[in-house]
Amino acid sequence: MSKGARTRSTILQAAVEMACLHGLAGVSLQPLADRVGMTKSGLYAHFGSKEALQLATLESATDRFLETVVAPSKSEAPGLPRLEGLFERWLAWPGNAGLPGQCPFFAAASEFDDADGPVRDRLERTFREFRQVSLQLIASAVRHGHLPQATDSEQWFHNLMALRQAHHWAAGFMRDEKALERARAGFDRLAGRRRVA
Amino acid sequence: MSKGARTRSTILQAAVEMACLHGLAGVSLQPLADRVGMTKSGLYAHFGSKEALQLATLESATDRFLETVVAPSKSEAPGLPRLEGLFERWLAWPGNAGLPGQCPFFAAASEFDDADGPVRDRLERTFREFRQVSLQLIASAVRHGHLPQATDSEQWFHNLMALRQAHHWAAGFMRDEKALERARAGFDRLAGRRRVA
DNA sequence: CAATCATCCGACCGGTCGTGCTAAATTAGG
DNA sequence: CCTAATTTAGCACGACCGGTCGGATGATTG
Repeated sequence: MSKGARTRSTILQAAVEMACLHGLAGVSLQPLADRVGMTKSGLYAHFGSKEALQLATLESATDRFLETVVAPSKSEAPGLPRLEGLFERWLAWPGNAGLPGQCPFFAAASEFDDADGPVRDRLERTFREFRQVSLQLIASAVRHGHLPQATDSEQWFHNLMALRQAHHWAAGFMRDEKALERARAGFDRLAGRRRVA
Repeated sequence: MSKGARTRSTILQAAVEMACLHGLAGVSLQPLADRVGMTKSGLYAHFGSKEALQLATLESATDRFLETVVAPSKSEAPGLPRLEGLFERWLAWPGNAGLPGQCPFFAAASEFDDADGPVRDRLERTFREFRQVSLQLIASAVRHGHLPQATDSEQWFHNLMALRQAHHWAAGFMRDEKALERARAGFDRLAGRRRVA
């Protein structure tokens, strides 16, 4: 690994951290440069534009997300347990990946929902790919008899996404200590094992 | 209504529109001034600071929200119908209030989740007050026998909020045409009348 | 009609943003 | 060890940001 590649990954590490704390649009060059002990133009030698840096940051965050949240599924019992494990890791993944703050994808989604362009496209692709993986796990849980045969996978995923986003909001903005508990209760209800009638 | 009060409300009208389109932080002075045919300093005669303008914008948006979403509840059948009506109006309220774009509160929430201060407090208050109203409607639906006696109102509201936020994301960022349909199916499931087992 | 006062404009401030350029320093290869 | 390529610093630019100020304008009121 050459010096340049090492510096580049150091920069991206810091960029992902800043994206978790202040959003993807909040990754501005001066603070990022300060954080890694460089100057703005030093960064430019590696990325060439703000947009390229944002794309690389998204890419890096996606890699971490996949290895932290999705990859461990392979060693879990198929069906509902695998789905629940995915959800649990999804809820807590920034912390589990050694990142501060909240999930950067949700923050980025609200910052780029009106701004078309490569960054938005890349972010949308991350969501869509995760959706595909999730749909397969849901279908698998149906085949294993853990979910009703008539389950609409896409609707089920939508509800799961809803729970994840509500947790993001409850834990992030509302600072609700019960956010995690609420997310789990929501999952239980979705999975058909309601704690509350 | 004096001249000053009229221009002030003209400014706030435009500010709320911009907040729906580009977020509350996206309401910057120059474009807002251009939009209402004034100069930046003209705005300052009315508000004195950016923060005061943001507060007034939130206040104005909250007023519109209450009269568009909450107020019509009074003339609806108590219990679940009233709750469903609230949810339906909540889903579509920016359009129903003549505003472009998406719900400004969700956008603002992700912009101000780390920035403490009066603006964040005001926004949190809006959420909390709406939550209180909703909890009462949920409790009422339980009393009318439309929801199970053992219903946990707070958990139920959390799930409802989850559906609303997922709709915001699905319709806003993902541009999913089925967003509304998904939100309604989620409500049906929450209300115990599942279309899908 | 005249005096007053709310209202608004134009110019300007310091600061930060993303973006370029050039030159120096560091690194790697023969 | 010397050269060539890579990497970084220094500096400046134009644009935009929120914010300030004196003065022109227009309406209101006595």
